[in-house]
Amino acid sequence: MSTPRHGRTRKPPAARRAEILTAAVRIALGEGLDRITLRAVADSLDVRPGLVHHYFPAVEDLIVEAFRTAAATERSALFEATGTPLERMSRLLTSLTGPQAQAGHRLWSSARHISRSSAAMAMAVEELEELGRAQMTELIREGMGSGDFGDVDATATCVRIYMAIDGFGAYANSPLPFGHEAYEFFVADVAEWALDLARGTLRARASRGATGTTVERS
Amino acid sequence: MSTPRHGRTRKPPAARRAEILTAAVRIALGEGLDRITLRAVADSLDVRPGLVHHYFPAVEDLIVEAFRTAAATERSALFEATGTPLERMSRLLTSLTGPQAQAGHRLWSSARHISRSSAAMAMAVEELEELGRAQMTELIREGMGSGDFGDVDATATCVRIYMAIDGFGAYANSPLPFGHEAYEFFVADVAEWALDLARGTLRARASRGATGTTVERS
DNA sequence: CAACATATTGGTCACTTGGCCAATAATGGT
DNA sequence: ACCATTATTGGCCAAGTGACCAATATGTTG
Repeated sequence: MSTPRHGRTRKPPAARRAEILTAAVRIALGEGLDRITLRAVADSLDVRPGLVHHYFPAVEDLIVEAFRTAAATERSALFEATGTPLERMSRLLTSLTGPQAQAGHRLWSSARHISRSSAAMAMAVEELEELGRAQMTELIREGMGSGDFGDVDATATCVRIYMAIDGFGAYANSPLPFGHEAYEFFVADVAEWALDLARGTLRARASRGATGTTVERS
Repeated sequence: MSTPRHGRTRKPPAARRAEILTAAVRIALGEGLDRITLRAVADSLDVRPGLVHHYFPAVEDLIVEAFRTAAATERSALFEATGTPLERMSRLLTSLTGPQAQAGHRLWSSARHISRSSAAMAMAVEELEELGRAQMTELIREGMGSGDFGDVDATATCVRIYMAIDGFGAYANSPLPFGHEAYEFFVADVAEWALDLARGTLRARASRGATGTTVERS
């Protein structure tokens, strides 16, 4: 994109670095973390590979940092603190199950795959998991306080919901659409069970709020 | 291994092909499907890369076939048809959750990752998933008939249990040990919920049978 | 035992990857 | 307006990949 010709445009280091990172994130979200390559990033910015190496001497660090920012961005959007705990949980699970979340699941799948050969990536995954658990545990505690959720072990419930999400995400690379409603609502169903909610509480919201925005009033 | 020297030993094509496939499976189970490479396989057999190419002109086919056999072997061992449905389900989930199953989870993780860029692998994954679902659905139906399990939707329950297994397997690449019992018993807990069993029915068996062999008598 | 079919070798080729570096040009400070 | 700093380039290298093939040796067959 932009001018395919070569006149060199010099930018302040911080800006250039951010630009490179953004390009890497874009590739990660669109094609997977393992497609982040010196040349792929350079090409997408119409820049020489050596420049990317100048800012990220080790590609692995760029990949890890791209994952961190991509994952953090996604997650921060999920935990918007508006509405009741039940609304927030519902919104969280709905958007995590929706079709636009597939890219996110693929991202995590990529990251876990890379973790096997990259200690840095393994650490990043671990940290972001822990962060997500902390946020969700907090949400669960709020919901218990407000009476939205049952009286459960917040940590255990959080772990269960996340494992359900991961189980759902395992199919993100599958080209076929889901064949059974048990697939589609697995996360909501498990969450109901783990949160000790009445059957259908989250499922109903999930199918209703599929359009994205929550329309209820408090 | 064997003789590192070069005298060429000529074997019947079928045997050689099987030998190559076995070597590929060994690599897949030990280091991951993506480590299956012409040279890696050749080296492990003390043979030239060209020979592997002679039997598998496209490496991708070797990888897919290695996954098929590895996965099929693992799964067939899981569905041994001895004991009551409850015993069989318990044994299944226990061994699927045990430490020796980590290699299997990594295998599937690899396969799903490769599925994104390989239509053949995606098809293999899909087929083996369907096979596993068929076997488990059958087991669930038997258990419903014998009264071991509650009166549930067999297909939905099967889907839920497999998604729980996949959620559990998502952490197979993580170097850290599990920190919470909700992790360890997630599959058993979900299965109890999905099968409408009394709380703890499978969990108790899981923690007891952790040694591997089932010691009960009928 | 000789001849044949072919399993096996050794080598080549094109391609991609990460990494590195001297030379160059753009920018900001003086 | 000059100059020093350094962002940026173009080019190179080594390693690893899949694919391919002519030549060779091996086991079997007639």
